[in-house]
Amino acid sequence: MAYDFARIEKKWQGVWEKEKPYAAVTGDKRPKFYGLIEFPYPSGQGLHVGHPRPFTAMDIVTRKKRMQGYNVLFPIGFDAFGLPTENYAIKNHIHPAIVTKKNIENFTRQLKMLGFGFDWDRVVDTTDPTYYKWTQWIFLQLWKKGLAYKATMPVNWCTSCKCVLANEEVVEGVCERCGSPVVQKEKSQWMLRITAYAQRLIDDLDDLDFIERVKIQQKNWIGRSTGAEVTFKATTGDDIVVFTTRPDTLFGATYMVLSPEHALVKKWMPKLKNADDVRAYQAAAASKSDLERTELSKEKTGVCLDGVAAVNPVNGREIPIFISDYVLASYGTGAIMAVPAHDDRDWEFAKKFGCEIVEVVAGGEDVQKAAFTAKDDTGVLVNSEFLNGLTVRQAIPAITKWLEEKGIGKAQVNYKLRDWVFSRQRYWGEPIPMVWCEKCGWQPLPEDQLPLVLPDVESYEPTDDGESPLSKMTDWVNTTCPCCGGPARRETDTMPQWAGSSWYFLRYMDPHNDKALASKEALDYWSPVDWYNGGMEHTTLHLLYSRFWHKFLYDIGVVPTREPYAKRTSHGMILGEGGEKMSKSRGNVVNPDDIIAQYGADTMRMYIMFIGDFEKAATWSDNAVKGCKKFLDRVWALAEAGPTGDDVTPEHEAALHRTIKKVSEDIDEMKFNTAIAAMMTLVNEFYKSKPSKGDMKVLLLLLSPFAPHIAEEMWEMLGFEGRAMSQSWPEYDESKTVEQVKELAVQVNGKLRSTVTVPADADDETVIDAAKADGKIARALEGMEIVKTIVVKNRLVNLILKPKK
RNA sequence: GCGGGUAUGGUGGAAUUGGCAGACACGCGGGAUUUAGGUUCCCGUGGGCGACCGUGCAGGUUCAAAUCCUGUUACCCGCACCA
Repeated sequence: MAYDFARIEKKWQGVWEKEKPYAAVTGDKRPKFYGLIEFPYPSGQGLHVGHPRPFTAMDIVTRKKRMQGYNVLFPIGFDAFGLPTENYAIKNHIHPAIVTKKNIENFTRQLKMLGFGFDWDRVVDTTDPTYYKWTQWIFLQLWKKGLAYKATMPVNWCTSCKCVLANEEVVEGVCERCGSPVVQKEKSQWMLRITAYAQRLIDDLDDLDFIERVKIQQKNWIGRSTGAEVTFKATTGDDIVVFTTRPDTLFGATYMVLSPEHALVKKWMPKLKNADDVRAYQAAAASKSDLERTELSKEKTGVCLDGVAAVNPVNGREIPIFISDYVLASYGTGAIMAVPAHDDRDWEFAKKFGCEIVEVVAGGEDVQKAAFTAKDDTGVLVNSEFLNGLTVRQAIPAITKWLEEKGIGKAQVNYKLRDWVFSRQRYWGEPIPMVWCEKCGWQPLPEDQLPLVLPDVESYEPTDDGESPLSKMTDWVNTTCPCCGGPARRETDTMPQWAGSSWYFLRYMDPHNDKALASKEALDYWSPVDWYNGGMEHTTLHLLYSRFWHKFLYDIGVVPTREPYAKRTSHGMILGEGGEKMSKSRGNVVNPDDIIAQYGADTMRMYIMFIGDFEKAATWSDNAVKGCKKFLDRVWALAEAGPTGDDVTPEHEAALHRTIKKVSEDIDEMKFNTAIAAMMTLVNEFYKSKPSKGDMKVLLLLLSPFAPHIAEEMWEMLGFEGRAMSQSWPEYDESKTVEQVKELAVQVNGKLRSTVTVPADADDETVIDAAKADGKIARALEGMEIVKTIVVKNRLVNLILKPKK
């Protein structure tokens, strides 16, 4: 009989609203557990079926922790600043704050319908001035410590809209909205010095319980490389500084390449005989993003600077200088020494432009045919005077020492990580609390003037000069200098969305505090986050940014731990039917509201967990949802049948212990799909042999974190005391989970031939005798002798045979 | 291009981490119940008549490979102003 999920779910959600079973208690004597999910961006489309996957997963984890006696903090909030809301506001002439409020209400309704055990008294909203007051406060601390600074950076500039575009708004080099070409334009921007923390962000990963691919991806993103900085002299007398990881190949440097934006190119322009070509190349490079520049690099492009050359400091040879877009201004010094014999990109470039290829490391193929790039002891230096005969590993320190002695180079560590561009010329973000005074320069807003509230504006459109819409608010912009009291102007750029999400987990600990971002008591009690689950796509930006901010807050004594998150796991995406990404244009988007209306929240929760390996992408299937509904109907029918007997029945005892073990372990390892499969197996057992009330009790406790509404209803229906969710998590007895007899596979020469049943943990001799006694095996043994036997305890026996002579 | 992943029946996925491939579901076939459809309950279900063959593809290591190694193809995530 199908159960009335609509009535049951409404009933229990009402009960939870009143009883507040999910309230976290700061300072409680129970051990604490802080489970965190990435808070959603409240988009106008409402919740996507992708959201409930991580939410349900952590809901299950935290519900189990509560039953195991933990004081659980499982909060929710909204990361509500950002581009889509702003664009919606521009289009519809509605204040983004109103749009945000409406969207948050819709998200809240949907989240409550799914029965998540969030502590609803701790909701945070990044666009609330009482929240972003502290985002601004953290910025001021960064500024005071010299970690926030202004620098000129290239931005995407739409030549028609006359505004700065986000990378996402640039599609194949043109503006997403109007289709006009987009160029790179220099703009003064606020920057955060995350590079100052590069080494610590790598080193401290070692102590964290993050899944390996997250650690690897972060390390590669930070991209530490060791090498040397070498100064080349140009024929003009200028110094050209390069970074290289292969100083040992210095004798093989046959040309140099500067990025098209390199300052020296501008300086040399009047002297260049081919200045027009150079300018044309610079303009072409300006229209490409870094990604396109490196992607298109299959076919290398560049221009040789005619009229200037460089001198290789080790051998005094004059070598040509090129500009090419495969050298990025943002990495290293924006200039390289090119060693075509031992670098693939340089080799390709040299082949195209006819540069000389000089072998300096022997041991590979002919360097005229391919670059030899091994950086270990397989290569030996040649054509390199005092380095000849050394291996690459020996030559690197030798040449580095030589360079240092001559004063033309030094050992250098370089990171791919770049400082964080923190300015946005947009309205819907936190105002940056800085003031520009002609006399005193940039001055921070005094802390007692925070929050610096985002003023209302008439239009949210970016201005023609590329400034934020705030720049038109002259009343707001014109202010007095906090330092000298003279006339001054406010910064009109706002912060990126990453700002609010870099510290939100701290605010959850004490969300209503108006004296500090959170009290010391709350921070000491709840830190660190015990388990943070989120998407892989956030690994290199959000996750790294928030680790950076946290380390900074630790350094200034605000937070008690060096790292924000003790453990990090990651979920896969939910794809639409057919295995494609869900999107409006494909028309394969599944709305959780529809699923809940048709099958109920518990079925939705069960299915999204049963769909497949939590860490991998999974394909939505409407049909498979029904299977989970059927399972809940079957459990319901067992309860409705009115089981009797408070004790566990002997015929189900072993199965119950095994199921408790499997479900307990699987939840800890996020293998929710197999946990549910184990419960299904148990229910199939219950259909073969009727369960007692005591058997059902165990099943309901195991089911409760997954399907809390129906579990609670059946708990009450069977007359158990209190609430299922507040009982102790069931324990299992290991000795009762093991089987008394085992069925072993019998292989002959590695191929399965039969099976035998023997007592558990039987010794080798017993197993081999049993195998030989088996009819099929006995036949296979005729005329053969056993050369070798392999017994794997409780698993299999493998007999290796050969014909008797 | 660079960095990180993934690939198993008709479908979603299991596989104690080198030890009986396909648990649990969906779908499909058969049966029971039902006036009928649906629901529910039972049984069967990788391929091949068979010796056997089967975990993207090609090799290798091993008594034994979905799992380890080498090469290769396809797809997914990220690439710094989307969140």
